[in-house]
Amino acid sequence: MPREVDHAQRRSEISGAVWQVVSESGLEGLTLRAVASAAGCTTGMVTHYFRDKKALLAHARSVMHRRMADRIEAMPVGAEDPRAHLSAVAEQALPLDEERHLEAVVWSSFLLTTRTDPELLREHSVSHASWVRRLTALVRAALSGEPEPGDLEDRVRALVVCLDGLALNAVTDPDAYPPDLQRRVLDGQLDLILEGNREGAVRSLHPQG
Amino acid sequence: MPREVDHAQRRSEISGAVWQVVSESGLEGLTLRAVASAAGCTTGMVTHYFRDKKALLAHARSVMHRRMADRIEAMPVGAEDPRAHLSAVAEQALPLDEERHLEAVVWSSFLLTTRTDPELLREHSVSHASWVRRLTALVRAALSGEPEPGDLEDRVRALVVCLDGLALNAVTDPDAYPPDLQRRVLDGQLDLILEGNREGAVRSLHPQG
DNA sequence: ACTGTCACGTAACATTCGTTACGCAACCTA
DNA sequence: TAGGTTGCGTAACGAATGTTACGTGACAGT
Repeated sequence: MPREVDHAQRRSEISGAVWQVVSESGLEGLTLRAVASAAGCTTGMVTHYFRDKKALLAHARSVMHRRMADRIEAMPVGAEDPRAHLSAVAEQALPLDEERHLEAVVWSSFLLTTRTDPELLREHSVSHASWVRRLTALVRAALSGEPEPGDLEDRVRALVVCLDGLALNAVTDPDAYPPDLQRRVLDGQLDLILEGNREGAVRSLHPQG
Repeated sequence: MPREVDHAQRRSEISGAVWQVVSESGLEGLTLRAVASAAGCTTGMVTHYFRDKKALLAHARSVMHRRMADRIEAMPVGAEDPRAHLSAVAEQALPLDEERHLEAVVWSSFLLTTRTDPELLREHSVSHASWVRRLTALVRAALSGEPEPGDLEDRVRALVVCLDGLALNAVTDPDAYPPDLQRRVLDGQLDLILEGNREGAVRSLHPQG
């Protein structure tokens, strides 16, 4: 076998180029030539590693999901304050730094294409349900010691849509939704959801914690 | 002047076709030929009423914004319960019926294109700020009688992103976010934001109010 | 050195798109 | 009835895109 190359790495590099193009030109500007240009190669190389455009997008999507999942799973679990843990995990879904902002852009771009593709919808559906389940467990843990509210499910949903809404707005208009605003809103939402679990919260005086 | 035709109406009809195409094929499937087909006419007629595709999209967008604004401005104001009024206005941003669902699909589709178009971003930015301001006034009114919390701005933001997140998820996966779930989450979010303003809230027993 | 395989660049291909030009029918005015 | 204007269908055009085919150099096995 002559001239062996690490296929996985090449594919990852090209997927990185996909992200870059989506980030600055949107999904509508995502062409094989643009990807090749961003990757500093030719379209021939792109087609050499991906059968067609659909496969290219699928790989870029899976890389995104893996990255997100890895970051969350890398969180230390258990020992610390349950509320801090919940907050830390939830924060992983927010575009608080450049890396996560890029991910959020890709996420939101792909999310809308999900609507018209039944296969992608199913994939999204189970992933979303899993995310809701994970947050439910964390919220329940953060509530331990208090009687479980009857509308816990709805509270978790409120948290989930809060995160999605924050991410969406931060992606659309980053200047209007800077990281500190995102953090404050999330923190406030957790206060509301946990309803005084953190007694005497003085968020308005120490927004950054 | 021979064969006079109501230009405004024709343009509205064609914009309706744009919505229809976006709804079932997404923005990527929005071609002049698809629009003409959905409108039951030819591409010649479309180009006769719109200089180019950009003008067509701009009109479809403006129709969407006008529809949303009209629905909100048509709300009766004042006499009733401030919280009910806030709830009613906020509900207008949710895809609770077929009409609003269609609007939400178009809204979310156009929203993402905003990111890569500075002109659209400015337009969105002022519109969004206006929306936040309106909700702020309503929340403040619903809070009257209680001391104004120091983090009122953040609470309004939490409401706004909750609405956006609900709409986004309902658009992406309608089955997972049916109207009654949306209503419950919004209602719960209002409870949290107004913090016991509706004393003895028994949402968990009477979710539908 | 010869051969085959892998990596990849080049380029042609058909398709699809937005756009533009052309043509005809309808209808008003004179 | 002749001419001009408007409404709109038809079709051609160039540009861009995804895909495919072909060619070439690099390297391993023999």
